[in-house]
Amino acid sequence: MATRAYHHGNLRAALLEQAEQSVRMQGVDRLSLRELARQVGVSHAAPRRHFPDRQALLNALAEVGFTRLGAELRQAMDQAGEQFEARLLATANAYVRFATRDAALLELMFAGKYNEPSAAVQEAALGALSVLLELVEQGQAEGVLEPGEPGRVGLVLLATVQGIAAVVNGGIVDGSQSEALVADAITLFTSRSRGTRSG
Amino acid sequence: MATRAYHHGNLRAALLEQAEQSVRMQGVDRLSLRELARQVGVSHAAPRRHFPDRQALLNALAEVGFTRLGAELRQAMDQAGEQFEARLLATANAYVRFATRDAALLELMFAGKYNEPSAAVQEAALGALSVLLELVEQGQAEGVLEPGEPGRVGLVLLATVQGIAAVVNGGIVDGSQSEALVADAITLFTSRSRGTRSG
DNA sequence: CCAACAATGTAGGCGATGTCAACAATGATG
DNA sequence: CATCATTGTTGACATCGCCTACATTGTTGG
Repeated sequence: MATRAYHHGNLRAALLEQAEQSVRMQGVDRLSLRELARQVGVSHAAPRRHFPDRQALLNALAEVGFTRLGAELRQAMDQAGEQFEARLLATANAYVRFATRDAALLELMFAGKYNEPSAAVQEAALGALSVLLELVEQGQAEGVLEPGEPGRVGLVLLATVQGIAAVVNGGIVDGSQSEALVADAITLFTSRSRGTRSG
Repeated sequence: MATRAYHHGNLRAALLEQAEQSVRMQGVDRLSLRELARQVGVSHAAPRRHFPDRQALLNALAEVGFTRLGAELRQAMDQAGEQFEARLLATANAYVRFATRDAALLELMFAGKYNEPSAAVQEAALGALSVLLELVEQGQAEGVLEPGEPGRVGLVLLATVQGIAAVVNGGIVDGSQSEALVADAITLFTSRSRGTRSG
């Protein structure tokens, strides 16, 4: 029953899975639709039925990436207990872990600019980043972060972890130092209001 | 004297210049060696004499990018007077300005990971980032930044501005908000020790 | 039950690309 | 001025993304 004569059944999912693996090993630019088709066992034009062009597949890949990133962030946050600092640190580390494990995927997720962002991708991105927002709101409620638009400090937080990922992935610092870097950055975040806090 | 019959004279420089412009307008992946050759007015295989393959050209491009980035950072820092906070803010803004103006070039500079970092590129990167290090050392000397390895807080600084650039370039926030984002982040950096400072 | 139709996969072709090898012209060196 | 390394040129090959025409399958209404 191998190689169902014609219809593959779930070509789209198979392509996405293979594409994700391929991107992880070879980077985005080496991703070839034809090779993907070969690996999955269909003809070279079959992917076209599910992804009108290469960019469409990349967008879909970015979407699943954001979904998974969001899930990992939330899990890390939930598993870290209730104390804000611990949750923040765990979430930030989860972000950097994802970013270094799937560097090419992350690059792809933030690639918008030369390829218009694609509504679906942007929605998935907002979903993933909502975890950071919740975290900021908790921090503000506890007085550990200064009040104000949660979006603004949330963006700084996102930028920080994203930047750490970029620096690590770019080879500027060794990956083994990423946790220390995260710790330094998070310390910067949380130490601000500690002096002015009541308790 | 237009179109010197055979020898172009400085094909390498011409290719790099044209490549930089092309990357700025179309992104890295749309960069074509053949089109580059066409635009410069040489045959399609001529670039091969100066860049053995496409990646070699990209590496050279990343190298000039880091050199220019370093120059812009230093200029911004020097023009901002002597006060630390002002210099830090100006330098951070210069970084983000470069990063948003030449988004594709920056992406290329931090692309190492799937293409081994290339010693020349890494050296150029360290040169550019030395500006940030100097800044951190000044901040520490003035007591505005907490003491410690300048490299560590320098990396956090780099990660922050790099992350802001990524967030802006990724379309997560509008470019018009980048300065506000930088201001927020820098405030976070400098406000820490202000409470414990003597004067 | 089967005819019509949508969905999905195949076969082949087109223009473009990166890379390579063989050749040609130029500049430098003896 | 002969020799030789440097630098461009020409032509080729495999591959790629994308397109069109066609084949097969699954579905659905008469």
